[in-house]
Amino acid sequence: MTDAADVPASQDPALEREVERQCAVLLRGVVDCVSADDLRRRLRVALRDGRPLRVKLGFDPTSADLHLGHAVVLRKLRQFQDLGHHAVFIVGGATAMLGDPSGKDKTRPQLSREQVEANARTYLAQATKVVAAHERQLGGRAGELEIRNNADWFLGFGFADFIRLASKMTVARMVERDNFTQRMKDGQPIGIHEFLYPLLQGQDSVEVKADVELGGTDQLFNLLVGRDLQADAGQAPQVCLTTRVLPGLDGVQKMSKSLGNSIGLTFSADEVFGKVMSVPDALMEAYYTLLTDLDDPQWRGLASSDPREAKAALAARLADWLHGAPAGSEARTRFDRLFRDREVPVDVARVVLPRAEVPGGRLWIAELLCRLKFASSRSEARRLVLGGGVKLDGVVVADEKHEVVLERELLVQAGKRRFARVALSD
RNA sequence: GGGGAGAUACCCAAGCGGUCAAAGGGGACGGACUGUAAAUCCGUUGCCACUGGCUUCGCAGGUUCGAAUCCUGCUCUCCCCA
Repeated sequence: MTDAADVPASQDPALEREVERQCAVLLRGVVDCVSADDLRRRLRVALRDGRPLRVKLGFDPTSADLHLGHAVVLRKLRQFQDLGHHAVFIVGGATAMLGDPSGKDKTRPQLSREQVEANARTYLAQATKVVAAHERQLGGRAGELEIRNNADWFLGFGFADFIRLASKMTVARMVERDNFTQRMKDGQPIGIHEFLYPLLQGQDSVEVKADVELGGTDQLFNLLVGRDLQADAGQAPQVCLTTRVLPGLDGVQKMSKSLGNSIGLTFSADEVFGKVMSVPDALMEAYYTLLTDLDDPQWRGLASSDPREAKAALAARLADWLHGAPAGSEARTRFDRLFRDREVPVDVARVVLPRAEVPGGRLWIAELLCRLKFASSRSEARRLVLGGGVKLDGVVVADEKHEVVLERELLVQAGKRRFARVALSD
């Protein structure tokens, strides 16, 4: 390893300009950088010697789905790639089974080997929507993606190795972590295994010889542990960069699938567009800063003069980003028709029910709604009807006992956004 | 190891022998308003073709005409002491 600390500021102005240019890009949306000076030194060496930085980012495959919150830090990794650096993407096959306590007010469930493996697959496919998956020629340098699974080294980790690793951390340091202090105060349980998590993540940095590690702000502690372990192993301690956490649709809590306030990377263009439109206005700054490369004045003016337009532009942009160019504007057209003009969508799904299952062509309305998956139980369907949320051929039907007559095709609407055209088979 | 407290519906949280399918809040859903923003207001929020029935209050038994509420055992958690 090159000892970056020994490299003085270069006398080469072109080199210094490039270092500053890269820093400007890399520090956008960044909260903590430990340390910025160190990052500059490393960039200087990387540029001078043509040795790209090894930039580590790890996710535990605890859920099969990534969302825009993950995309923030994935974009950061992508920015490093675009500047010619080397991305090391860690799939936390081993750590997923342990459960990261970061940013959580309770213990995470531990996953089985099978779950982890299944998640890991869908996972990479999603991550590479954001991160460049292949070698790219940019700035005369290759920004590569290296994928590693930490199960590869932890499965060969012996008992003695494990105890030695555990001895590198003190209880006092673990306990002083914000969320542990909070949990103890709240009388919440903390498993001993949760103390081990940061050590394993830190060990990953040693294994892959990371120059930089990325994470959300709730990851700062874990990232810093990596520095200690690297120093202990005789490596130069990694630079730790934390990105701002993206708030979820509720505008308060961080985006998280389990909180149900997320926009998944696999969501359809219509879903992405719609969800973004429902984000509170106050979040536009965060979303534009963290999810686009646009400069401040480019969207800020629009946001103050026409907030809806600013949001729609962002929504279209994000849909394009995840689904390719025309997807955003197409989604917008459909959205405007449905929500602004209050018209029935053009492409309503057609559902054909077997005539044999509908005696006399008549069907109880609650039963119909269940068949269409517009309600999960008949009781729920009845309530929906009673609440005036159901329209048949555009007319509200509030009678819970209504018998639907299916002579010809019928347009069924539940709430504002669920539509179906129902017909009987011949 | 000793002592104390607790486990209630998606979440938080009341209930402490019948009037409890279980207060209140949050969330979610539906409606009004609207820019699927914010704010506000209203309704719904276990299942079942339902003026009735069935299953829910950590798990398993028991007492009682009757239990979320009382008793016993078990599981899990928190606190204090060692």
